Amino acid sequence: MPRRSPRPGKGETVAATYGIADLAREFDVTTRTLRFYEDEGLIAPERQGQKRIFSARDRVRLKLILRGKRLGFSIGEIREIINLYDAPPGEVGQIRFFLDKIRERRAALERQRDDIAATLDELADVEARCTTQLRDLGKRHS
DNA sequence: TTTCTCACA
DNA sequence: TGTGAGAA
Repeated sequence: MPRRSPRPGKGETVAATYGIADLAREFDVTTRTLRFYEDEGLIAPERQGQKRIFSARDRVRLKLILRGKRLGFSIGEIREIINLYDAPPGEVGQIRFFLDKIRERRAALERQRDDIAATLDELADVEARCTTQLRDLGKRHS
């Protein structure tokens, strides 16, 4: 649960903030991971003295980061993508950029799939040769 | 509890 | 792409 600013005045905006442990709990990551993401420039929580104060906005970014991770994007790619959300919203260029990223990822996965298929074929070949060899050796001794 | 740094997989 | 330890 978010902590709220202490004693907000009448009509004052109550900005929800979160401690590092709050977010770690909520998203089931370690506090260590959150500091790591900050080092990588994925999030930029404010500081109150030494402590990190995460805003609702940081929370949203974290959500995006974790989604990107599930999609198989690298830290660098995630950084590029979520930084788009800072700029003016709904830019056509941003959507195109995101589409590019998706297509790149799909292409990479397809390449991997083809590599795996090729490797499986080669393994089958080797296996067949070995089996034959073994059988021939057996004949010779009988 | 949280911070940082260094080492490690 | 993270984790663990140690010290402040």
